[in-house]
Amino acid sequence: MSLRHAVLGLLATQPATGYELAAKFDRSLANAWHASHSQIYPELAKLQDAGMVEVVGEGARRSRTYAVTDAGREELRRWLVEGDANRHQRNETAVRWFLLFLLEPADRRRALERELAALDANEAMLRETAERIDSLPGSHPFRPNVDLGLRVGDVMRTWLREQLDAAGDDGGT
Amino acid sequence: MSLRHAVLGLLATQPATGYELAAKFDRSLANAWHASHSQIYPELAKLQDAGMVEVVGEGARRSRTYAVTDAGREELRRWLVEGDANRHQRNETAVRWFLLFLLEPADRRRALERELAALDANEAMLRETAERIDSLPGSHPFRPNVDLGLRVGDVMRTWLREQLDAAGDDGGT
DNA sequence: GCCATCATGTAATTAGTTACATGATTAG
DNA sequence: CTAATCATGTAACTAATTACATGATGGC
Repeated sequence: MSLRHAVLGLLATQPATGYELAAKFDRSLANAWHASHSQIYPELAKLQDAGMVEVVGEGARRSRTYAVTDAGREELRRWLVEGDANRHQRNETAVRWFLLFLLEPADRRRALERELAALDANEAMLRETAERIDSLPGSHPFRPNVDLGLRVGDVMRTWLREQLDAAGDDGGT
Repeated sequence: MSLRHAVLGLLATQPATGYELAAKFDRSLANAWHASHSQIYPELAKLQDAGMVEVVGEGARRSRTYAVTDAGREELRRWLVEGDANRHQRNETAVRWFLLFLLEPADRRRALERELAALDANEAMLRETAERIDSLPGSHPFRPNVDLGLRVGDVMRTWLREQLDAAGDDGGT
């Protein structure tokens, strides 16, 4: 169960409300893990019961800001250094890419264009994050992650374009 | 639910038993989707009920080989071209990479070495697959996927090495 | 005043994991 | 003859999604 550790990790970086965490899952962790608010709120309650997070502030709209406790930080560290890694992945997009060859060239070209557009959207999001980070004083711990995302995105774009060329060859215009 | 379409896709590539499908999920689809036999067998039964796969042969050890039907192929095509993509990912390894900066340099170096070793193992598996494919006559539809995996692996290796260098700087030997 | 967004929760269902269970075949 | 691997299944539990539900605040 990575949800717990993803939440602890995000809170270890910066205290946040459940709502903010949900947004971070869709931005910072978009290429790693997904969780929606209906999972996040119960998990925060469980982590609080376990003494791994605590409420450090209440704001407007009865929002609560959580921060990780020492126990939570220790659990997170333990998981990072000792926890045996689960290398399993679930990525529907990757499944689609894997099966694209099954499509007729015309359909395949359309699908590839759609994937290129999605890559562009992802890159735009990453570049936005990069700019935001770079405009901040000092260095930000997420900066290397953004960089990795951009580099992987480049490799994927190149691959998609190659597949598109190949689909053009045997399918006409 | 991508399980259904991953199974249909694998069977569309080549008829297989449930046992063989489980192996394919861990090899061909290792970087895309995971499913274990306790999910695969019930799903095959459901797909058969729905007329999307059929038994095309029985072998030793009461094994059954399934193949995708026309209805299954149509469902697969529909999903690939029309189905709106779920871009969510679940990748525990990516979560770990994302949070590595939280570790002390010494711990971080150990974690990075471990990840490099895992990348090497993954690369070895991909190279094995590539060799197997290349020794076959004609072209194999999975070949481009293997290539993508190798390229992404290279980018990741470079990134891990950079992080390792950075962790060396601020943490001594 | 009202609409968008912030903010939090729970219930019902579906998906996925882990554990339990059994038997057939083959290689040594 | 026996251990490893092939091969299939189900049951109990946990994780995740989808749908339902409510209310606060700020900007216009």
